[in-house]
Amino acid sequence: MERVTQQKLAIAAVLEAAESPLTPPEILTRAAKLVPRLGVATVYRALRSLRKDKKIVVVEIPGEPPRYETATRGHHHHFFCNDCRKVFEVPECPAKLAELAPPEFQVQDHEIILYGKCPDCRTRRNVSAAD
Amino acid sequence: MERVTQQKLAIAAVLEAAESPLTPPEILTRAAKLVPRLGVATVYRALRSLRKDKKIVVVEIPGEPPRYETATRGHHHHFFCNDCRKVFEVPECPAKLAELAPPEFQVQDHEIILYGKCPDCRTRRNVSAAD
DNA sequence: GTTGCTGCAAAAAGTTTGCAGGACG
DNA sequence: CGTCCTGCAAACTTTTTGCAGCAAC
Repeated sequence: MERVTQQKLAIAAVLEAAESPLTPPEILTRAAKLVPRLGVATVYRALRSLRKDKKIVVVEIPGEPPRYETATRGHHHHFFCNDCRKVFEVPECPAKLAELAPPEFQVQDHEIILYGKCPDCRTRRNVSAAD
Repeated sequence: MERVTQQKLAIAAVLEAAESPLTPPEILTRAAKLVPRLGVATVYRALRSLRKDKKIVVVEIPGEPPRYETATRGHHHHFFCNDCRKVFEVPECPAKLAELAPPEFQVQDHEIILYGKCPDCRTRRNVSAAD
């Protein structure tokens, strides 16, 4: 039913190669190098299709546009740098999160976002302020 | 500088009285009962102003429109019911969250969202399935 | 009496949809 | 070769902005 097209392959490849989650415009720009006449609509349609197949996941940071990343990296969370506004992966995951909710609630999943300064931005600040 | 207007008062009152975070259209509908000729633009402008004053906070659940709630409830997190799509408060907050990130990262804040079934939806399911 | 705030409408920004032609199987 | 997918443009949705009049201080 679902066809394997150059566009979907290109978009999946772009996300696979990405160092961090990408926004639709970023995906369009990068994938257009592989499929020149690529349009926005196709990007959105491909993202929906890939998401339905559980090949990618959405990363939503409050106040930020939705970003997409491959599902091949497994369960993890994200760190958002308040300075450079980049998204980083956080591999750790606390086990007891479900206990946060009152017992009448049935917890099936969770999402954690950490905010702060990434190593680069922290160093930059330290260097200019300290030495 | 910032003026105290009927519109802002009405919107703040609506959020104060709300049982859960509200979307801009919901806020407009409720506040319009207090200030009849209220428009969307004013709601958005008031929300930005109240947010700047730290009187309210945004609650963003992936795939859901932004919601707003009063800041008077202090630090807490949210539970999103996958069935009825309502948002609930979670008072607990794990202390050691900052340790999740690699040590080079400076964690300043965090956000947790739990997903699952709220008591009502869980009961409904249990009743029809079990007894 | 100033000047910021409001309501309305128009504009932006982001995402979806309709349609004719092209690529996949 | 049929039909799903694509590219383009138009439609939608959500949020922002411009402007004349009004209300807060």
